[in-house]
Amino acid sequence: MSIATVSAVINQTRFVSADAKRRVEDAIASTGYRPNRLAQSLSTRTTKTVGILMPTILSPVSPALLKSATDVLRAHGYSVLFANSEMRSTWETEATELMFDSQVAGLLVVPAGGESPALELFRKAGKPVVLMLHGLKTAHGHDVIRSGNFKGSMDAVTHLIDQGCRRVAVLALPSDTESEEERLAGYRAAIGAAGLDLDPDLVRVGEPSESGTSEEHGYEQTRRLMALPTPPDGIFAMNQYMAIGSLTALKELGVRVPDDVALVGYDDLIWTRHLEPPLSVVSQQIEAIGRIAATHLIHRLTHDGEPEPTESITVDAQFVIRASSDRKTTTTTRERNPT
Amino acid sequence: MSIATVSAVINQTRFVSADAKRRVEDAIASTGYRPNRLAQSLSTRTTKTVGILMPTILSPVSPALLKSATDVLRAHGYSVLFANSEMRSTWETEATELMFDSQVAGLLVVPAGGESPALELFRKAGKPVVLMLHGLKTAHGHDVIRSGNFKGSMDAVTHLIDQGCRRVAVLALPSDTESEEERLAGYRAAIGAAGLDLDPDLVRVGEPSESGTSEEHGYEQTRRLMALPTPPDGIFAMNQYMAIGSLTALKELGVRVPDDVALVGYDDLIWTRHLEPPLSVVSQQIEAIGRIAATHLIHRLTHDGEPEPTESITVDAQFVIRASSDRKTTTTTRERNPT
DNA sequence: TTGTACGCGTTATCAT
DNA sequence: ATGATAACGCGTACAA
Repeated sequence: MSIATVSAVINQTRFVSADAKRRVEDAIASTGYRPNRLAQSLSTRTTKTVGILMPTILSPVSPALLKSATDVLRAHGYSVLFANSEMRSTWETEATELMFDSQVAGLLVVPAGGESPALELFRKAGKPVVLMLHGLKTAHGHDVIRSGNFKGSMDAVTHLIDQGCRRVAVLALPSDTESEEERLAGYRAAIGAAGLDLDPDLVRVGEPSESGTSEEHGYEQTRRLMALPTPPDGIFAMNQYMAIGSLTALKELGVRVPDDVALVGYDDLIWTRHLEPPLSVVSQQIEAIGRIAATHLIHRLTHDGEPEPTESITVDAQFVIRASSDRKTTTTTRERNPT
Repeated sequence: MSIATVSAVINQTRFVSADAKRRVEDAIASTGYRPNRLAQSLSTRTTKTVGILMPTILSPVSPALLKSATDVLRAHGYSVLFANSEMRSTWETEATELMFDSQVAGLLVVPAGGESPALELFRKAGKPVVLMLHGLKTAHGHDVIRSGNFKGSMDAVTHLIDQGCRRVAVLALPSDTESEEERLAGYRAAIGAAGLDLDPDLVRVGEPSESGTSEEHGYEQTRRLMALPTPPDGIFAMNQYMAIGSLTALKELGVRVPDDVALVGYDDLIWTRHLEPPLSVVSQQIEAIGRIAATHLIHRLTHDGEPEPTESITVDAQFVIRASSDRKTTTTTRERNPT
């Protein structure tokens, strides 16, 4: 039983006599032999490993994204090299390079916002990269599975207007990602479509200088909004922490929600139903995005030679109405478990 | 400039003339050459990669654990191969084997509960494995960074008793991990230490047969508890979802919290402060556990030859008092941001 | 100071 | 049907 025979019986790459096969299998069993994946990869010049890179795992959507993507990848026999860049471009670059040098077959990335020069390595090497949640302003040429930010945001604000709101404020965070801009654009579009005035005072984008958490930002800005000569009658918070801060402020001020001010947040986290009142939200379909991204990457991986054009898929967000913005029905009868 | 020279200038493994050095660097720059980590590892017989294995990333503590561990690892130049087993022992075994075959230097694992035979591979190979959150009932011989379940649980129940509770119920989930048992033991110890009766009716461990979410289980069991001839005046929920379900049930029943029934949950998630009333919790120090586990693994990795005995470190949980169990002070003045 | 050549554990191409 | 043997891309001992 030579090396070649052993390789043959393991990979069933050619016919092996029943006798030899048995002897090899016995040897494997008694030795506890296990093939070295590194050597396999070096020899075959391919790995069954893909990299997943995120700007932060401590965001409410990251775990779901990671889970759905890894589940698909595992089902197809891929391992995943994981890294979180903590929003630092330096670390993002290092991680990208490290993954490239580790010969990952492809990459799944949630762009942090700025540039991502290291992705060029993959482009030049012809290795597929799939962007998740939003694309990059600069570097194109990669597939991207987006979240429907514009439409989701527009739906939310339109809903507020339908509820009778005439002065809808928006709480945003400074960010250089496409997502924030798209959400703001959706807000403006809804205001415009309804023929309402776009009051700059009602657009509260956090200054990068004012440090503090999203929650504090939502809290602080809401207090300022309510101190306006003509305060808003609707608030759209572009992430859930700002929504919480906003809600806290509104309660402290004795403002009734949704009657005086209707409130809508972003991302349907488990606990949004348990706030008082339960929060209406734009619900991003995170699991779908992760699943589609991974599936897409695998498709690119398995159909290598064929140079299909890069695709941009948008997964629509769903608007979930709860008590915080619903002025028509009573507070008690509402859906308990949206899906 | 031979292969050896190139290797020398890259790894600074021996002296290279300024001239040769420049020529090599120029070549690298113009070629865009990047060392193949697989080949490096194959040659050196060592990798700077460790595996992280979890039963599920969609638990409230997993992201923090993953983040703190990866941060430490990255800081020390390690890559991480990630896998989540979804609680399935088959997948857990496969993932463990895959990581072993990928020549990871060591492993960070949150045991799923049952056996973990694949860890034997690491033992035999002399590769370090550090268990997180809890150990395995069977296979010993690995370091484990535990969470102080017994003490955390005992503190919580003792607190409830201090608040005047005489019939403290406990909501638990069936699980074959050490953690659940330790928490139950802590509950019993507190009851015993206070000289109170241990009423079996007050211990509600979910049957594996009754499927449904933790939240539903907490809801359902709380309704049954309150229907008892002499209902409890305190409830300790061993995870946060059960606590939410319990709270929902209590509110529906018109039970005052904490006056009629004091409630304590587990794990200090971001939103526990925003429930009404804010929830008292046993706060596991997840970040510390992840950080310590990673640091410990790296220590084992770098001090290879020295066969130190396996260690078992326990990180105490902190008890955070909020309105849901605090009968002494008013509801308004309480800490807003524990750390 | 630098180049040659062998080995790491596989796969794959030849022969046999 | 199976056994040598050359890659794969690197580190490194040894020679020059």
